[in-house]
Amino acid sequence: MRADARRNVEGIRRAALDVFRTGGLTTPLDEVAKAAGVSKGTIYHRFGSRTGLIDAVVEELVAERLTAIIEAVEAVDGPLLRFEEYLLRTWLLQFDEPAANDVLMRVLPESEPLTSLFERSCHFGRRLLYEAQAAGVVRADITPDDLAYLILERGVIARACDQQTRDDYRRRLDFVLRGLRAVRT
Amino acid sequence: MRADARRNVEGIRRAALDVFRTGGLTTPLDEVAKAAGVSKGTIYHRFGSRTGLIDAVVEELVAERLTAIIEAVEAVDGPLLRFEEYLLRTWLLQFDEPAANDVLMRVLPESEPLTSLFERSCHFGRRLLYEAQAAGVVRADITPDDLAYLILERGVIARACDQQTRDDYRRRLDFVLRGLRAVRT
DNA sequence: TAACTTCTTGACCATGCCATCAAGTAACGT
DNA sequence: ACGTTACTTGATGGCATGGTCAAGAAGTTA
Repeated sequence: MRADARRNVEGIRRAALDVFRTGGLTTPLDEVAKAAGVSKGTIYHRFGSRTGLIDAVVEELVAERLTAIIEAVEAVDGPLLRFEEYLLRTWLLQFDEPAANDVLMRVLPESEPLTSLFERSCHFGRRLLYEAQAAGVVRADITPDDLAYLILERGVIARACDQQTRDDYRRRLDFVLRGLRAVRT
Repeated sequence: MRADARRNVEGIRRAALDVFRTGGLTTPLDEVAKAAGVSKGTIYHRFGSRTGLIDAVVEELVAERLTAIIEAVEAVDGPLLRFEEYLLRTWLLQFDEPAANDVLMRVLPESEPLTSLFERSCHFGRRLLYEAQAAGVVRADITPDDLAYLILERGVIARACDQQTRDDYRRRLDFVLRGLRAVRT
């Protein structure tokens, strides 16, 4: 690999991290190209396809955030609070970071790195759901599929309703959480 | 107006009702044209613009459904059930009819007929919210804006998550409704 | 420095949509 | 039956995007 090629690959990676971070994984590649100071053709030549580029950066782009959530949530006491903290932090991440949202929404179902990241978060959440249900603190009729949908739904909303303030978005999350709790007997 | 023109206007209206009903108000006009057996140019000539066509059919397309909800809900007993029935029926309508969903999502904020329809449903819901809050049966911190968002959110979801079955969609609505109820003291 | 290979470029094609308009067609009145 | 006028057509331009490739630029090596 020639020196300029190596330089460009690195530049494109960095530009992609930057652009995808703020705009999500579906940002036009021309913007990445512009940010990297190369032409769109170079990106295709180096990474094969849009997916190729995403695969090359998504881990670095998102893994940290998901890990941070898992760690923070592990430290919370009590199955209900833990489950709710997981959802809350995930939902806020979806609002704050379009790229992470794209991962959680499975925007590219074919991509292996994306799937892997998604599964990591999903399995963790599923465990928390089971534990909370076993403790009788959340509704027993919530399925793992429902959990996935709760996250997918929020992703769709975060994407589409982007004029709402973070505070309003946050406040409304409480309504949803409240609806998942077990009914008092 | 010549006979063929009159015939075409009627044909286009009917085709639009048909096509918009199943595909929503953002369906490409070519499909309406094809269904009406005319060319796209004719639609523009007769209705001026896409919005013009929508304005000409949206009342007939959607008003009936919204009215049906209002009437059915008026007959329900109790402020909580009434409020929940309104949301439930509205949410299901959003799932079942893309065109009604487009109205409730304010897809064309400029269109007067659309706005009028939207307001009709919205005011009714707001009244139910007030009554339910006055009776202490739903959370007091829900604002009229929140109500609008609850509907907008569902619209976005109905659009984007179209592979889920109606039954699953319906079942998940219960979670949301539950979260809106007043906390028992 | 000159030949050779790698690399980059940006014009290009394709898709899908909205919207327009000159030119052709068909209804209507006499 | 014919001229007039209303009407329709579909080819056309515009825009935004994904993706490709021949030709030219630039680095590498002897």
